Amino acid sequence: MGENDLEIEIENIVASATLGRPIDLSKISKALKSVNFNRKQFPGLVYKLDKPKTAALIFGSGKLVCTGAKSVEDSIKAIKTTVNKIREVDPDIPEDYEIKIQNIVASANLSKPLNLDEIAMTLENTEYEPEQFPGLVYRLDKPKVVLLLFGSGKVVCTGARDPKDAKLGVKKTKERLKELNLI
Amino acid sequence: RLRKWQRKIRISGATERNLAFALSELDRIASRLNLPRTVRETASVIYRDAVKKKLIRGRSIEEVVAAALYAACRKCNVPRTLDEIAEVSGVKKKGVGRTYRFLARKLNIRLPPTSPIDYVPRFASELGLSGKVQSKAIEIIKKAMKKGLTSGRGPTGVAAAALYIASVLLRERRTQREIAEVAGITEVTIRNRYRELTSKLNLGVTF
DNA sequence: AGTTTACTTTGCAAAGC
DNA sequence: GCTTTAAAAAGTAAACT
Repeated sequence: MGENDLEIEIENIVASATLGRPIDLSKISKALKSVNFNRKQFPGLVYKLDKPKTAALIFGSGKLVCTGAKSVEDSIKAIKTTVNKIREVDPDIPEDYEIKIQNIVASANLSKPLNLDEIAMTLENTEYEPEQFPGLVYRLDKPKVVLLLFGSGKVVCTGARDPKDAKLGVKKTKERLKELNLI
Repeated sequence: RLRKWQRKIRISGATERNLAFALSELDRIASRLNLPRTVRETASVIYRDAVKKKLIRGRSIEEVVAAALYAACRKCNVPRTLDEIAEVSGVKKKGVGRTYRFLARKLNIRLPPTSPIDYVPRFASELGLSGKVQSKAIEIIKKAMKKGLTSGRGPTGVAAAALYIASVLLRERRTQREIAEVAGITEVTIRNRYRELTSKLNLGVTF
């Protein structure tokens, strides 16, 4: 029957934005508080915000990366908040700029224990090295995502740029496991 | 052209030098790990295949040699952990693992994960445990596998815990510390594994 | 003995070595 | 390849109580 029980939980979203104008990172690092900036260590300025609990990496080129959001809305909100902070120090930042979701990490539960040894032998495109990591790596082509399958039945899906693909990835994985009687 | 000819000689000379170096490294590491000739031969075949398919680009010879040996050990069921390979090869564990995965993919080497059972004879002999204890440990491991208690767990930890339980059951007890040392894991891991095994399998004993 | 913290794996962007 | 960010899964490790 229509098992719509796949409750996928988004755990992390990576998004990027292009402001189209160079940014003076030194100026920003002096003006903002929760900032870390070591040019020699990493070219980006690390800015952590509390509202949507996220971290942003701001680059001199005018591009930024936002990580840690648990929803697309929060990710966009975090970027806008960050850009507004940059504006307080550096006006002339355009009103319109591109925001792109780059990666979504989601978790799910198949609610059934998994025999990873069997899955590794039967399922295609897998990597399973329990000596190095307890999860089995399964690469899907159709939604181009990567899943980590655990003996507990818990699953992690990463690589999706749209929440729908993360859900589809888990759904197809579940179906494939059923097809192969590996449920 | 003479220049082109000289270039070829130079290149093949370097290639031969690299191969000679790789094979001597392979032998040095294999000796330190007491690996039988079959494993060394398997490893050298894997290494030569890697060279033929030009898989060494961007990787150090040491890394590929270590990964080839690790793969050969698994293929021959004479397992050696990544830690052991890393320790004597001087290559970081992470590098050995990464290169192994790369070689396995490119050379279509598909090896099932090492079974905890494969570690039993080696650990048992280093601990001076009898064949009876080994058989008991293997019996425990098989039960654990059927009940899904080995998925995701490190093979050495499972083997160590099974040997610990078997040694106690057959009155040839070894301490967790002794077993942890030969298995190259911590006492906490042995504790976690044997607690799980004794609680989920009917082994007739409560520790 | 048990606890806490930290690291392993996957995916991704950013600028530069 | 690396550097930095974030977060989940489950196992293992090192350091402490």
